[in-house]
Amino acid sequence: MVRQVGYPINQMKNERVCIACGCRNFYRDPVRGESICTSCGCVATGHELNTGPEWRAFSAEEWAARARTGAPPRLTIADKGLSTTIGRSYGDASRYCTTGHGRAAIYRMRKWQIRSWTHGLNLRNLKVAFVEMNRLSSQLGVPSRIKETAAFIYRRALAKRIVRGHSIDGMVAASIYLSCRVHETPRQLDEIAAHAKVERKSLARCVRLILRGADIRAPLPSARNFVSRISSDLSLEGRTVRKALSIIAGAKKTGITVGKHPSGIAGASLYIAGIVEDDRRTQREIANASRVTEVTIRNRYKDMVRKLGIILE
DNA sequence: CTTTAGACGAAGTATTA
DNA sequence: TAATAATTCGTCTAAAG
Repeated sequence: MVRQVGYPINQMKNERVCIACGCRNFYRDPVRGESICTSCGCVATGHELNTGPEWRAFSAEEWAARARTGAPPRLTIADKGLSTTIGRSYGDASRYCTTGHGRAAIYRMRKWQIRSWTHGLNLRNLKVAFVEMNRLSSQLGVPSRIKETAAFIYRRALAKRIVRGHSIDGMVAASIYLSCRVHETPRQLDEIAAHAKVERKSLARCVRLILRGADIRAPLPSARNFVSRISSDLSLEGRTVRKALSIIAGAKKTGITVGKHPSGIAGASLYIAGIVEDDRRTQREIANASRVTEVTIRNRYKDMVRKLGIILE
C-alpha cells in the first residue's frame, strides 16, 4: 500500500494538454488549485479540482453517504458520517493494487478499520479528534481529499494504540502532516505547528511515532513539490520555474540534496533560476516564501553552484 | 540603505557504538 | 543510552552596490 489513496478516477481521465507546449505533464498544486506544466512552466488554473468529488469512496454505501447533496456529515454519527470504510471488494477506485501485495494491504486496512470501529472507547476519541481535524484542516486550507487520508491515518494510529499517552491534537496534526506528504503536496512542520495546538517539537515526535508504529509509508518531501508554491508567492515567470525544476533534477542526480531541507533546495534553485533567467528575487524574498532563513538559501545555492558548475552572469 | 557573504554557537536530527 | 556527525537557524560583522 505504497499509495493507499490515489487521485479520483475522473481526475485521472481528465488529462489536459498544455496550451503553450502541447504536452501533458502537469504538476498539480492542489493547495492553490493550479496545474503547472513541467515542460514549459505555464500555469493553468485548475478546473479539474471542481469537476468531481475530491474524495474517494471505498464502497458504494460510502459513496452514497458522502455525496454532497445530502446533509453534511455530522459528528454525532462519527462512526458513519466521517469514517472511511473499506469495502470487501478487493481493489480500490483508482484500480491500483488489485492483486498480490495490494490485495493483502487492503485486507490489512480493512482489518484495522473494523478493529477500531468495534471499540466504543475509540469512538469518543474519534469524535474529539475529528473536531480538531476539521478545524485544523480548514485553517490550513488543505483539500478534503487530504483530510480524508489524514482521518484514515489517524484511525490507524488509534487502532495501533499509538495515540494512547499522547495528545490527540498532536496526533491529529501529525496525521494531516503525513497526509500532505502522501499526496505529494507536503507542508512544513512549522507551517502546521503554527496553526495546531501543539509545539513543533511534540508534533515532530507524533509524526515519528506514527511513521514507525502505524506502517504508514509517506514519501519524503521533495524539493520539486515546494517549487510551485514558492514561485507563485513571488509571481515568478514560467521559464524561471522550469529552470528551477531542471536545476533540482540535476542536483538530485549528483546526490547533494540528501539530508537537506527540501524547501531550502527549492528556494535556492529558484534563486539561481531567477538570476539565470533574469527574473531575480532577493535572498530575503526567497527565504520568506520558502519558509527557511536566508542563511539556508545562501548555503544551498552556493553548494549547488559549486557542485553543478553553474555560471552566473 | 539594501543586498550579499561568511562565521560562530545553539538546537534538533539521524546514525552508530 | 551516549556519543558523534551533519544540518538548520539566529545573530553578528563586513563588504559591495
